[in-house]
Amino acid sequence: MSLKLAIADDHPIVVNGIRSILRDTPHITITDIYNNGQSLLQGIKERQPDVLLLDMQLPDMSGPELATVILKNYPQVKILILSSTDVLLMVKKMLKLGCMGYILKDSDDLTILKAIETVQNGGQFLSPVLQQQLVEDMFRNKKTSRKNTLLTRREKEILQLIVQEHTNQEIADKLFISLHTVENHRISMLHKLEVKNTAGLVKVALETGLA
Amino acid sequence: MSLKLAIADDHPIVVNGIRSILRDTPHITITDIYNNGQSLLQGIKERQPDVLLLDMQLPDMSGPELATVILKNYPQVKILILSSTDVLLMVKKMLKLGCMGYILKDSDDLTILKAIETVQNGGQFLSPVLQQQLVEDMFRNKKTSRKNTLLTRREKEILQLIVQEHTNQEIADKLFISLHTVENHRISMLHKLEVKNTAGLVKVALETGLA
DNA sequence: AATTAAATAGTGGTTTACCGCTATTTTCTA
DNA sequence: TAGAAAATAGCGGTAAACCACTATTTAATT
Repeated sequence: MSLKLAIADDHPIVVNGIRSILRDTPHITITDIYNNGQSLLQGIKERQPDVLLLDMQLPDMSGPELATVILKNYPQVKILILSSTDVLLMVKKMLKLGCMGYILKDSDDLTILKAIETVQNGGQFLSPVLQQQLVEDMFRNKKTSRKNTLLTRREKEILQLIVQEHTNQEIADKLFISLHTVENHRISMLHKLEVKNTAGLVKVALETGLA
Repeated sequence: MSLKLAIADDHPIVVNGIRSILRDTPHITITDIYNNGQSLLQGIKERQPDVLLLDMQLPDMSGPELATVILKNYPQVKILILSSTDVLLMVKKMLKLGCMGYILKDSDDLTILKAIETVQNGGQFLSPVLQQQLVEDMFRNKKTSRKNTLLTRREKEILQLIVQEHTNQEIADKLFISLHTVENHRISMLHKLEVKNTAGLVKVALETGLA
């Protein structure tokens, strides 16, 4: 049983590259090649591949748009993003949409092959380069410490309860303090963190890991 | 110039393990060994190591507590967490506090050595096992898609503006619709997402990448 | 063409959050 | 041990959010 692979990319050079990579792999067959979003959506109605190699930007539609539609209607199709951009945010978005992998176009042949096979077997694949970036990204967020020391112990405590969707009155009852006190702490945090309302407080709390 | 290494861990077996690993590395000297938080804080006042191997749970104080205090007073000390737990959330927390690395106690000798040296040289180090988990964690968050389709286009639009700390009135003006309409969308989202207030909305938005 | 879902707008009301003050007690720290 | 920072509590008031309805107009889908 051969693996049916479809490619959606408007750069012939990429398509040819993939083709040559797969020259010696008889168990993978390229069944369809699309160079724009419209033809991809049309074609996939009639014939669903096992794995779809999807470019991030086709001339008429974006990767996220296409992935959303395809995964909704044909959830069994495994989408492997083939992109030239390594913006982590975009990577995260596509994976959250349900894509099974994300590789960069400048990956070497073996990596691409490995990715296709991993995804086909129900696995998930992320370019080694991106894995490295993910780790670095984790260290990079060190703005935390500044805001972390900005708030007092009690303020952090109250902030956590705010994130947990409690009202000021509930927080007051829980901590055995007056409603006024909670309000004071809350406003004090609004000033310290330079945000306008609850939304801002929750945002900072989640971003800096205070909650 | 020898690297001064301090170890804070209450398990003699761990300390001995480290000692034996470093037997053949004359450029690393173990200057201090502490088996509880108090003595660590005392000792570090008099003599600061280049790198501190810190256990996550000492008998009297927790890792986060100790790291916070130490990094505040002696920011030049590089803390390398040596933990037996691999809960990603804890890893993230420690790194956000400003620790320079996180390795598991069952790491092999070479990894531990590599970690100490990397950290000393101003680098950051994360156990390979944890790097792998970080990638898996990224894929795991697929709850997104469910909640993603739950909200309508307009609702998502409004949710983003809420996250950006806008009031209902501001949102209404921005979208050229009535204040009532915005309120309706907002309440509709509260029900759909099963949250109680703005805090809940923002939380879901950030968690699922809707904003 | 018919049905559904989404977006729109309203009434009327309650609850909660936000704001600027003052002021006391407690806790930390130099 | 004096001074600072934090936690506590209050007053009076405005703005915003939350809630339960009804109802019309636009898409979208079948």
